Amino acid sequence: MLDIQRLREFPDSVKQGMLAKGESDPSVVDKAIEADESWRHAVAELDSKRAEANKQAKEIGQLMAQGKKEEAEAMIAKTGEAKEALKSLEEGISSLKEARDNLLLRIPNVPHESVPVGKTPEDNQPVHHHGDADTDPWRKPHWEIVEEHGWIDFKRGVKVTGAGFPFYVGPIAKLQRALIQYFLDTAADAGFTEIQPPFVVNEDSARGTGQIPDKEDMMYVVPRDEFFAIPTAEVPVTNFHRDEVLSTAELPIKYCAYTPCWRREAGSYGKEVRGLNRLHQFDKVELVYMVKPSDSYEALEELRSYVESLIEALGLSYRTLLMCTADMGFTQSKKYDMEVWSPGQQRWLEVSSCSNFEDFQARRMMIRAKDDDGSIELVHTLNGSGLALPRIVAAIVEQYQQPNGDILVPSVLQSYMRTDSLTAS
RNA sequence: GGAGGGAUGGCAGAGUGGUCGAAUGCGGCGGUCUUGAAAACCGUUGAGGCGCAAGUCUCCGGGGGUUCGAAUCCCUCUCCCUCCGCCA
Repeated sequence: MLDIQRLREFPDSVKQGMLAKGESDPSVVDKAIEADESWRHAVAELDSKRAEANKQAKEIGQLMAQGKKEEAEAMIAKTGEAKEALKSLEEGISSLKEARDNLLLRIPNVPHESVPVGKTPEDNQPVHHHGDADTDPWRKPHWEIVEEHGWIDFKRGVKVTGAGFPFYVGPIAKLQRALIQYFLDTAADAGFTEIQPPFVVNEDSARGTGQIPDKEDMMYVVPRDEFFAIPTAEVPVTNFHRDEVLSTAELPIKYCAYTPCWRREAGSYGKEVRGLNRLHQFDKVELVYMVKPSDSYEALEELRSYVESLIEALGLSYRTLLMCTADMGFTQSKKYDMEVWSPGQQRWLEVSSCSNFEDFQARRMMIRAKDDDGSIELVHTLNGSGLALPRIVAAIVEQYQQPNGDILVPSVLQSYMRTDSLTAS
């Protein structure tokens, strides 16, 4: 959610940002400004009416205290119509405010000036490359390898739960556990505080990070208890500080959290969802920052290079893209995607997405920080995956496969795995 | 799951219909004293909305109601505590 003040002062830049993001109708900005205008007028009117009523009530109280009962009764008799007026004003105001906020919620975050303006994924800017995107014809897609070995059981997953809920068996189960531990250990060394959040959240939290009202179809729901299965650790971890005033001195706050993630992914099909490409349940270590507004772009670069170092340590070929305006989400002001190379599929797979939200999330969640001088301002929030497991597993299986069918274990994982290769037994 | 008791400012804790945005203590900040510190003393100290400002409105767990007037009365929800039951 953007600051209404910003809309009032710089409506054109907000509209430009919307157009750049590919929104077709920037008139919502004018509508929001108008709605705000009428809300403020109504509030002013209500406030002065209330001031009057408060004054009368006070006078009545004084008369009663002085024992001037008849005078008080006379005043009370006159309060009737003022009361009616207040009631209708109040009703009007809550619907005006709701209208304003609904409009405001439809306005996306404005892209940062450093974000390339674009219309398609081709306009995303590659900013970093590491390793080869090779084309060796003998390399198989990961799903062939893991099914041959019985390391991932997609069929039984379908039987027990449904498509997109595979079983990981033996070496791959172990590999995933090793990755989680490696990611958490590395994050701890880099100064992140580890958090184990709840895996289901209530409605307020889902609203806080913006999953509802817009994207509720992405989440699995526990109907009886009105919980939502988290689609990412971002939801519980960012909501950790919802409605809080932090101290500026404790910023930056850096959290890492491992959680499973559940996504309904309605409408996905074909090669997009083959193997580990897109699952309904997957594991991820998420990184969340809360920083001073002045530091957020520096923090984004730090987050980006941290995630890059993770992928590099795994010895995987990958690239980093600076996402163009059209390929950014609703809430982001700047975003980098990291994509690993899948030699078996001859395509790039997104494994991390590092974003700065500026104060867009913080405003909706009311996460603020108080400075030594007593001033309070919204924090800036950022997050990034560090990393999402399935596609990393896919890339390891494909990039580390040997002509004889063995999969070598990346050196940083060997101590966790207690082996240097996954072999067909 | 059953019975009872609670929820007030950073914390503790008063307040059962009017002058209460709220006593008091602790903590925080500023000052006096001191070579410095502690102690003592004095002052100050919640958040948010609207407004150029003066000012004004809202907030005592959330929502709704009664009343001219609600922290205070009523309804409801949530959470916490105590006892019983169940339980990895």
